[in-house]
Amino acid sequence: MSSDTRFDPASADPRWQKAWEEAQTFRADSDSPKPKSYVLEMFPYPSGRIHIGHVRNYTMGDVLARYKKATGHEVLHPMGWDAFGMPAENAAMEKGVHPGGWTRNNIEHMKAQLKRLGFALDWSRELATCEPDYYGHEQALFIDLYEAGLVYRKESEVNWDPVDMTVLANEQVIDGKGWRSGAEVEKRKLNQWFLKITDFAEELLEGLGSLENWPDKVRLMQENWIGKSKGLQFSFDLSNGEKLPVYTTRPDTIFGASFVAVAADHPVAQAIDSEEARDFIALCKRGGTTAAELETAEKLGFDTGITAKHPFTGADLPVYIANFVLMDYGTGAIMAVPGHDQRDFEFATKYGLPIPRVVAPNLDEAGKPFDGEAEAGANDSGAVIVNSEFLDGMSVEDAKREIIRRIEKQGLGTGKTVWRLRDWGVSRQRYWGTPIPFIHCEACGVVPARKDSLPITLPEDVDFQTPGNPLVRHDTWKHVDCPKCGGKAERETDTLDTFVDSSWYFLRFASQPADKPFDAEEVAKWLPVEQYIGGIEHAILHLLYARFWTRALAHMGQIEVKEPFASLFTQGMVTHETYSRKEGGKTVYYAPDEISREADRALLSADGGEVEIGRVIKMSKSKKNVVDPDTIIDSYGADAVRWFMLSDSPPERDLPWSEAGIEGCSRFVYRLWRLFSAHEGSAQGEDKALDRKTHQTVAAVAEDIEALGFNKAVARIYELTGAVEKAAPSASRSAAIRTLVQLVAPMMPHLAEEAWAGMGMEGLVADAPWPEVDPALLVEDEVTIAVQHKGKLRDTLTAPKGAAREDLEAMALASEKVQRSIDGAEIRKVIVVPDRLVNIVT
RNA sequence: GCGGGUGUGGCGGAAUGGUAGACGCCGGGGACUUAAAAUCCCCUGAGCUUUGCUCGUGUGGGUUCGAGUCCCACCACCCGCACCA
Repeated sequence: MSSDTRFDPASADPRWQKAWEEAQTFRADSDSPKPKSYVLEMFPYPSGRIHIGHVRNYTMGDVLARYKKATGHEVLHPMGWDAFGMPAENAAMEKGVHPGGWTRNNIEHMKAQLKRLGFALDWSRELATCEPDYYGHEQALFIDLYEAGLVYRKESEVNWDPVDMTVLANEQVIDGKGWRSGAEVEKRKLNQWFLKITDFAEELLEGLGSLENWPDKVRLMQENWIGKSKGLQFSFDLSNGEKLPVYTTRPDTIFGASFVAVAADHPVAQAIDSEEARDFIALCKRGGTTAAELETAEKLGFDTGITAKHPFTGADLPVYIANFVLMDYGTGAIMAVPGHDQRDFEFATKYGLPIPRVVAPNLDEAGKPFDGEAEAGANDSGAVIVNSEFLDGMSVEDAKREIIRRIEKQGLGTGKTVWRLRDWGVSRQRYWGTPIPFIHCEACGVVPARKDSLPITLPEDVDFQTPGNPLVRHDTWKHVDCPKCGGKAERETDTLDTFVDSSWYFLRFASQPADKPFDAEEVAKWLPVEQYIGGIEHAILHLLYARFWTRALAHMGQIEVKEPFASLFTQGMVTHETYSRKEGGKTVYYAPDEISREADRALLSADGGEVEIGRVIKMSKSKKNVVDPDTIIDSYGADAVRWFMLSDSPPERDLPWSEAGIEGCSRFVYRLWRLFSAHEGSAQGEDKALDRKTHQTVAAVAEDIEALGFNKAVARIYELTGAVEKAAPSASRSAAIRTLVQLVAPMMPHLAEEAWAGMGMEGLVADAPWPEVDPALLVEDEVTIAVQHKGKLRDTLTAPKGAAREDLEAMALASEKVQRSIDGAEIRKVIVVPDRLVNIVT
């Protein structure tokens, strides 16, 4: 192999990509006898261009997929497109293009970008959720769910833009106004489709326990999201003669209730016949619907004049309408205990309501007043109930049980488990989504489409210049005959939430029959996904919905698997510093390619002016701190880009992009190439130390890849590279070079193939088995022992591995440095950790 | 507001409760070269009275022979919050 030829990614990358494609190297064979490994990364939304975050995500999955293949697995590593969504409709409105054309163009472009990175993907299984051969099956599954009783319709609120006459997503509501029109957004009730995810609340919660290979944080987040709580539901008798059911998780504090509050939507609130009440309810309805907005908003209330009778004290408590009470949780009404709930405390303070203490550190402090907000809602562990008649002196837990017992005995209510999880609203009043396969008939009501009429495809002839959902005004599409009575009927014009599309795509990857959503036998072969990789932003919604959908299918007997993703990994974002300067009072941002970066300053290439280097933050278009994968592949080649994605930062943490970093990676690619080029198959002689290093590295890199610790694997490879470079020619060194090629092959596949071929090795390195490790070479026979005195390192000594405690102690005490430190003091204790350290205590 | 996470040199980070800073980047010095690029070698946490000593893992406490790691309290920043994907 000639050493003066430089590795040229521009020619090598496409050459090897073609070779893999022609050999069908990464095609998954479901009939293979090998153990199966399904490696999946969250599929991208085709926004137009691959984002560097995708590159990081798919590179990680790719390394694992290639490693799994090398270790004897039949690997399924597919790719597809989460292709429905709002941006396509926005593009249609802004640029006058069709959402379908825009989306398909984007897919084509992004697919080409992915191919340039040399990912080991089985493109024969590619799918796009916007195609009828995908969403038609989704419609069938939706009807199955309906027939299984898991789909229903109910009224639900949406953000309504009165100017654009359209429903807005939460992200389209900015400070309570429509993002395009600027009009004050209203809340409006629509009849919408829901999936009964709450039927599975208990299962989804318990299932988390089996997901040992999910990050604890994600499991915890889902647990909190599902939010199982045990409490008490009971009714107050109201002064108007009605009963008001309330739910509380703190029945032990019932004697601390000083008022009652209902949500603005609550029937009690709605029934108040006064101008002021209606105005107040309207006030509550303004602004966004998100939890964050509701809970950070100033606490507001309206005294209804109604009172509620306390079931034990008989006191008349005022009933307020309050903007912080949620209609969706519990009964939409609460007993408010300002002494022991932060929100109630704020409210009571504002409206001058009493704040009684019913929990105290001990009985002696029962009279202690609240000295401020800090105490409200504080941790009550170890505390006792006070000022609460028959509950006085009980622990919080005992008091809960006692109150529930008494309330049940008196027939006022019952202990009840309540979930924070709400049913999944899947209706979207938009064109670019899966049409919900139902028909509204005047005579028969809501009727599912006949399965043989699927797919119900989206009409192509739509325009987006008129506000609102084009499906609603598309007469030929909308008007159909009722599948039941044959009479006049209309199609449902809502489409499905795109989270539905991503709730089963992993099943469709496993098998793609034309006549059904999936083949149960094929699904059984591949599922669950062995390793799923994606962003932490999906920790709750997508991952919970996919788990639910899988369980619902299992519940209906369509599949066996209950949890779709055996292991989950959530990767960090790619970040970049920002460049900006003030121009005419405004902050103007500049893109990295407009900047020349020096050691501690950055200059604008255009005019040489200095710009401010801002914090390292998530790449975003508005801050212009983005880098384009195509550009960097052009400059450095796919392998350097892939190597950068794996280096330095642990994969779950953010990775700061830097020009210097990618250049370092690029240099390493060429450095390896020089080393590989120097490979001499005929070299003789043994180099035991190098053999040991090589085998240790193989074992460590394998371990690191399996744990997705790519940054650590990278560091090991650097170390081995340095060691091989320094070693004199020998058979061991030649073997080490061949091994190194294989170690980097999952990460830098193009370079590895080029080197593999250059060394005259058979076949593709992508098909080669992972190098074997000789366990005998993993053990060192000498170890370095740290000697501490007073907990600080004083000396190190070399000892044979497994040396006796007494020997180590003697060696440590013999050290001159140690003796100087001890300085004649009395030795009280010597701690010896074999093969590790000796600690002398004086 | 609620829930979750993160915090170690100039920077990214490494470290089963056992030698803090592996590995990479930046920077400094040197070799090679007419010169440059590339490459190679050495140095690179801070301070000091420099054979060595002291300090040092966001802050303050604690447990331990020994704490970046475990416990308690706090601070800062980041992410999610149900119609963004």
